[in-house]
Amino acid sequence: MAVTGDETETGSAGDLSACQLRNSSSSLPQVFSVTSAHSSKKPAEDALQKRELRLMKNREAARECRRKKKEYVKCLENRVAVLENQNKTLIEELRALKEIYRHKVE
DNA sequence: AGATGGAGTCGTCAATGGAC
DNA sequence: GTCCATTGACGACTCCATCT
Repeated sequence: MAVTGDETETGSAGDLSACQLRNSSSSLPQVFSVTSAHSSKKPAEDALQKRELRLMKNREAARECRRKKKEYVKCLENRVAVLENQNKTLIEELRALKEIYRHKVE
């Protein structure tokens, strides 16, 4: 599993912004060198190539978008787990303190 | 073995916002 | 205004589990 370095939880209680999506520049394969400026192609061909380039970029962008979304969700899930643990711990601590207090009062 | 439904993934389109 | 990146929505497809 290749995690992208910015893994999530350190166990501290940060805020949810820890799970904000990060920008990471996507790397498109440089298949299409942007040449249409001075190309000697027919307009139709040129338009077709532009469309293909657009589709390719968008395909890549969609992949990246989904990857980031997954990462975000995973991060939120980690956060939930951490907070649930903290909650359990605090409840237990409270219970113990109540018990101590009860013994003192009696 | 085939039918069926749910979940996940992918490519595409269209809307939107920000940069220039 | 235009260009470009981002992302929600949609349809097509695949995989897997369950049912008959």
